[in-house]
Amino acid sequence: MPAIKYSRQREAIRNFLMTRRDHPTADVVYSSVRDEFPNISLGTVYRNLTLLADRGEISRLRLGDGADHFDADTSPHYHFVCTDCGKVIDLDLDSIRSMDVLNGQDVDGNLIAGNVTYFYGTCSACRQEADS
Amino acid sequence: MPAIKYSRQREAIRNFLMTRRDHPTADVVYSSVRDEFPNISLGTVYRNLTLLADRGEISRLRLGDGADHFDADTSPHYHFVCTDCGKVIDLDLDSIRSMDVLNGQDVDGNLIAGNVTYFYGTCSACRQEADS
DNA sequence: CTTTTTGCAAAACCTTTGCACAACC
DNA sequence: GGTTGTGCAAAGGTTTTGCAAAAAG
Repeated sequence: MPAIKYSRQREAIRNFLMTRRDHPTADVVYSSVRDEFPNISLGTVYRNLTLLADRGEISRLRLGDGADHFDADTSPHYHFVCTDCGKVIDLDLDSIRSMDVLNGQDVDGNLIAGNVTYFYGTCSACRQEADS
Repeated sequence: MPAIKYSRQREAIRNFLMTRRDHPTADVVYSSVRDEFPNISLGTVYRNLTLLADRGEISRLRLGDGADHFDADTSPHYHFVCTDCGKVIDLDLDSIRSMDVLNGQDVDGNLIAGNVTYFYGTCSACRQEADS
């Protein structure tokens, strides 16, 4: 694997992600980092997000809504996706990692390495809006 | 909602899916149904897959690998995705639906309707290949 | 000076859509 | 005959990539 050199753009992307808890898409990262680097290109944003995800510094969330989301919080936690507004919210369900008991197990000859789980439903904001 | 009229193309798509257990993508469905309907268009395949999924006759799997996969087996079961070859395999883990206990619950004001879970790892075929 | 990163633009993918015509009922 | 479905082609949205120039070490 190639060595990694510092880049101001990558640093800005990493820093921006750390300030956010709403799991932005590449496009949102691009728009925001452009305040500091008006000439940054979307390609650079994608390259760096992929690089950071490959190195485990951030995680890439594929929620099946078209665009990937990115999260600087790599600690184990679940995500909740609002089916009304699309918002992605962290869920603190630390006691429930029951799917993980299968990690490392052999099922029908298939070796389970891990799992992906997310929850969906209606977020609190959308529920309040529905009340009115 | 509009009424549904019969179409031979939709029937062929449904029938094809029922013969497969490997969760094909729209493109695979397209290629295969073209044996019977050489002029069928990819747009028609997508329209019908979406229609069938919306009606609950098939399920759409968003595994985050770029293309959606489709499954005529709508009974509750888990999926295993091979990180080597991309194959999608049914997992029979009938006793483990522990995530579902959260369905209907309120977490921080967010109403959980359901969840999506899949497992990943190395499938038996790829493991054997790695042995050689 | 060598290697990595960037910006730009083009391309690659997957999926959706507008429209006129065909099929269905 | 009125409505739904199809084929075609074009467009939409997200992500990747080739290349020459710039930055990093």
